[in-house]
Amino acid sequence: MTASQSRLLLIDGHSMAYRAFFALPAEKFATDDGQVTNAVYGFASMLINLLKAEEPTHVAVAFDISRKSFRTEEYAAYKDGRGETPQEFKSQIPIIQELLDAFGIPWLTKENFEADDIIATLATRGEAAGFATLISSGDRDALQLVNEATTLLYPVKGVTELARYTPEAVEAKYGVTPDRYRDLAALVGEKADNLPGVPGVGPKTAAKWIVKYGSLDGLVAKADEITGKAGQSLRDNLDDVLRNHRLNGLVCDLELDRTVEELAWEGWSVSETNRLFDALQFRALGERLNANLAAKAVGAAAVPAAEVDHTEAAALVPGGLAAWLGARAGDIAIAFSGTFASGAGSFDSIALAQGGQALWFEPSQLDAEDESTWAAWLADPAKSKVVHDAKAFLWGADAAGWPEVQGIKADTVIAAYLLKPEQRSYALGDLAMQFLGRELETPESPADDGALLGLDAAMNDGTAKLEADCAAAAVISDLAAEQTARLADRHQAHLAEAMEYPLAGVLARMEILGIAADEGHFADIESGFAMQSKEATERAHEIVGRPFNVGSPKQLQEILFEELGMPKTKRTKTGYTTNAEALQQLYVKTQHPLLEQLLRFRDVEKLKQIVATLRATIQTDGRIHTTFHQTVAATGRLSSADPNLQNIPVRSEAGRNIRAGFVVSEGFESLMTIDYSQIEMRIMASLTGDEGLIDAFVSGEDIHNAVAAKVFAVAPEAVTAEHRRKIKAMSYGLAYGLSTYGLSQQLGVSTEEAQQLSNDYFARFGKVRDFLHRTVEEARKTGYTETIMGRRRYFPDLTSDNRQRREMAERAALNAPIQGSAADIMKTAMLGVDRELRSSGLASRVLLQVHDELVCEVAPGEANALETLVREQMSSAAELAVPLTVSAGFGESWEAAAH
DNA sequence: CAGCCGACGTA
DNA sequence: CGTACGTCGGCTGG
Repeated sequence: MTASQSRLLLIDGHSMAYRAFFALPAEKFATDDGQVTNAVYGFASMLINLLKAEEPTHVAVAFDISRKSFRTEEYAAYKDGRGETPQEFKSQIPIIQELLDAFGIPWLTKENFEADDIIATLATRGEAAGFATLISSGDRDALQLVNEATTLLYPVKGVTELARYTPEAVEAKYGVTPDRYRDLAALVGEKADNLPGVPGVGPKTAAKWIVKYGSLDGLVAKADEITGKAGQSLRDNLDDVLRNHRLNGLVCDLELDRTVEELAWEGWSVSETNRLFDALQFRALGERLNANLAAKAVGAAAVPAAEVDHTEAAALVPGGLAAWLGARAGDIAIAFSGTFASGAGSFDSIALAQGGQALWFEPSQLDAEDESTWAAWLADPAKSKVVHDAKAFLWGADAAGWPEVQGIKADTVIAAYLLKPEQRSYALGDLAMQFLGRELETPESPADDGALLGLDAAMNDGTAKLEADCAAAAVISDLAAEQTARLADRHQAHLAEAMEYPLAGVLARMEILGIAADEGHFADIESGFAMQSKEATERAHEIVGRPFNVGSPKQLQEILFEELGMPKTKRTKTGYTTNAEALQQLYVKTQHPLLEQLLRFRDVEKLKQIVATLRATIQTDGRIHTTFHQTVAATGRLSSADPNLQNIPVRSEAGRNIRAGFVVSEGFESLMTIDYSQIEMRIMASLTGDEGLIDAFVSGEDIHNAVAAKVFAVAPEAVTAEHRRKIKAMSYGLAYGLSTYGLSQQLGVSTEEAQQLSNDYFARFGKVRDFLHRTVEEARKTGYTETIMGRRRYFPDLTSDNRQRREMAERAALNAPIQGSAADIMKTAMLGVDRELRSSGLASRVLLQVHDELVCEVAPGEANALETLVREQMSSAAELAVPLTVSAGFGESWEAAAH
């Protein structure tokens, strides 16, 4: 090859993309909206490598159009036996073609032919025109094209490791020259193409024959002379061999849209690749493209590779904080380390960063001057701060005795949640990779190395910590900028800035406050539950005649279904269910006294556990400090953990007694609970615009009664309790995607009756059904649903081939805007309550949120004012077509405040 | 000791 | 074969 020789690169698009698809994990490569991009990424990665390493002057990529070709016409079973091509792969092909357009690389298809035929044609023409040709394909048929001018790059592992097949390499590997590879393949067969070869003849035998007889023709002519089993097998399968040979020959003279000369590669478009990589959320690739192929950039000047890790990290010189902060306007990113939990925390270190410069310090070491500078800066709302996990920072700030922090302009955890609400973890390193394509180094732990080095190691650790913290702060700064832009693109800036970021401050204060617990009460009821549990256990042991673990579903199954021979219940993964519903049904059937004891045990044991857990979480201040997770529930709801105070029992008498242990604290006169009435149904009425349902709410009567009257066409006062019960179940089930079957199970009626109820319901409230259908259809088209405040949730499974997954996604999709809008409304109300409480100077405070309920602590003499204020904020949190009705109650405990 | 499963509490 | 969560004990496999 001379320097001036033209080099032609030909790629089998399908085959290389398919390799990439299986080489890279699909779950790690998806955009916010659920488009899987692993094949695109792998393909692009391979392409950049090839362009860089081989420096082709001419490039083309060939694609199959479908599985049909002249080969399937001759042999219908050609390529049969391959599994269905996954939808997740198919959807990436058009994107790869867009990518090629952006790269300025022509791609070709040909009706009725395969990509390999296009490649064969171009390779042949290229050779004639004096090109040095490289073929990149994962299809072995391409081996027949190898010659002095044409080399095959065949993937060994993934798509980046390629073996180079020159004529010598082909011969070394297969024992025949490339021009005889077809003959060899015809004898051996090709499983991937469903072309069976000669049984008992492998590549070794086939190669031996071909070498001996010169070619397949030569071999066939002398077929009678071949001795042994293999020879007989060849004669028996000669037709297959000849068919294989016809099919595996590549077509070298197709009519194509382009000549080889027209495949000249001018370079990649900076603007187009930027746009595409942006849409695909590939950050690292753009930089790689810049770094590797800057000379071939077309259009705008290539942006230099992003300056990564060039942050100047410096330790604070005592007294220097004011100067550092004073020299900077605009957002300052804060990274912090320490220990944070349950509304409290302590800082080990803090790093501040802006514009490539970072400052590091240990808060405990600040001198008086810096301490006061720091406090003033934190309290100044005009000083913009950007953090990763604002709540933890606020806990620590409170515990450190710093003034209330103002001016938190962004939280990178919350932003990531709004952009990708399904994601499980929002660790900074992961976000850096996802949003910036950047590695965030973590300091090496002393255990990794240097543990034996003593003082030096300690010093190095100190430096490493400083650098890691500063790097983290720099990442937070860049991350926030990137996320802010993406949120703006989605019109979610308001959702983030006016709702979620400030809500973090409200939640932090609720967590810091906690709720007072009556330890004595908890202790009393726990021992009461423990006694009953013990009793039920003993009775159960007596009945069975031996001790066993009543709490073990596994042992229970053995006793119930094997020893006692009771009828089998619904299957679980590991056997048969012993849940309360099943035990109840078994009791109805068998009247066995054991079942009573089991049910009682379960009931009382659960309550005992709940109380024991609560007791264990009471802090030294006599209060329980839950953590409200703001970035967990995909619908936009909060969740509560450590302990979960959103699932404290309320339905049973004994359960409610637990609520009596959450009490008003000293200096306050009572607790107030205040909740929305049927908020989700009201949202449904409003979103659907169903006049019937809206009327029912506007009338102000009991809603289930009013709906029942319309469905059953009777006067409201003629609605029976049974009518009301059924309607209530149906109304609530609607927002969850309840099926007819599910409704019948729930109500204990036949599916026919459930179907009839459903028909009657929708005959009266037709717009509700229309809305639910429309929501799912819209989500199928756009890929996501939206709440009234613009919160999105993506549903990639809506187009899944798997029915169960698809239907599950459909139910979640119709529920998301309803549950999520309710969450939006409650969050709006909480912000309003917080704002008004401050401005009015009331001392009462919000302690808990339970989705549609707030629990507040009432300062002396503020009951009326507080109720009015909270009612006003809650009922005006959204403008719906129906009133947002709120009801409130007061009492010494959470239980007593019920209403 | 980590992680899964069944069970069950809430809206 | 109804959405969204968190937590427990039992059990399994390392």
